Amino acid sequence: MSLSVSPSELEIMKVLWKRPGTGASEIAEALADRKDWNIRTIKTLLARLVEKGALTTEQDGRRYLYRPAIDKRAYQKSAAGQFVDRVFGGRAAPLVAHLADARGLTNEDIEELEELLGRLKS
Amino acid sequence: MSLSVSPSELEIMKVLWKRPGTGASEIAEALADRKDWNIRTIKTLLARLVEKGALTTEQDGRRYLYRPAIDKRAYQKSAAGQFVDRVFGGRAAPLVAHLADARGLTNEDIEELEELLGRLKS
DNA sequence: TCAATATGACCACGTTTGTAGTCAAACGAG
DNA sequence: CTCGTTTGACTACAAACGTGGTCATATTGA
Repeated sequence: MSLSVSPSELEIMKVLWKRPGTGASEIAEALADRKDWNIRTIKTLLARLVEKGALTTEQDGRRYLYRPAIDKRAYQKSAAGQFVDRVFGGRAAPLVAHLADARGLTNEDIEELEELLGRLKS
Repeated sequence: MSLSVSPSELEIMKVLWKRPGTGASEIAEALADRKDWNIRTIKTLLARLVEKGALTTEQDGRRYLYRPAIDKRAYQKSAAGQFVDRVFGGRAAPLVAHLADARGLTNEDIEELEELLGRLKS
């Protein structure tokens, strides 16, 4: 499984992970600053996501409310695994090294990672 | 820039990063175990990569030898940045946490990461 | 009541991607 | 020399994707 969600579709998913049970026009509002998308475009993406089984719908009067059918963390986990396999041959360390180099990890990131490594070693 | 390379195209790039200056049929051999691709398919991917500027060619008799025009590390860095932005809102630590959870880091990974964090802190 | 509007259903259309087929020229085995 | 093979050039074609239009209906503000 781990149905494939395209980059544009992912933008929709992000809104719905934050506010599950939202209608198309509210989603459009939520995206208005980041994405210059026609409401039609958003509705098409919603329809495709429903068709794929990534969203469920609930009738609310004459419109639908949308809700993610897949968990955000599960999606991220699967996407991360696929990405590391595809681009880094499955090795995580070089990926982190690149991130550190490309954009610099925040202190918060570094602390989190140290904490994480500490747990992994035990 | 950072020309987009599709997953299938990336497989070709990987072979050429390992052995730059290779012809189509050798690439096909190198991929034979992993990918069940017709030689035509490989040639199409090569042509697209050349067209995109991701590969350079050098005539060798009546065939071409292909060579990456983009550096592997640069590609990985850019791809990693884009991925983290797209899926993790730019935060690296959650990504690493997911990887650790999803597939378990090897001891080697953990050591490498500790080493890396050590360097970042100084 | 009536026109502007919002909504879902369905359709459109160019681009990218995956996966090959055709063709003609060149080369190599006999 | 002749035929099968290899190669690049060009073509094909369906699915996925990005982006948005049409249409009929339902709603709502004037």
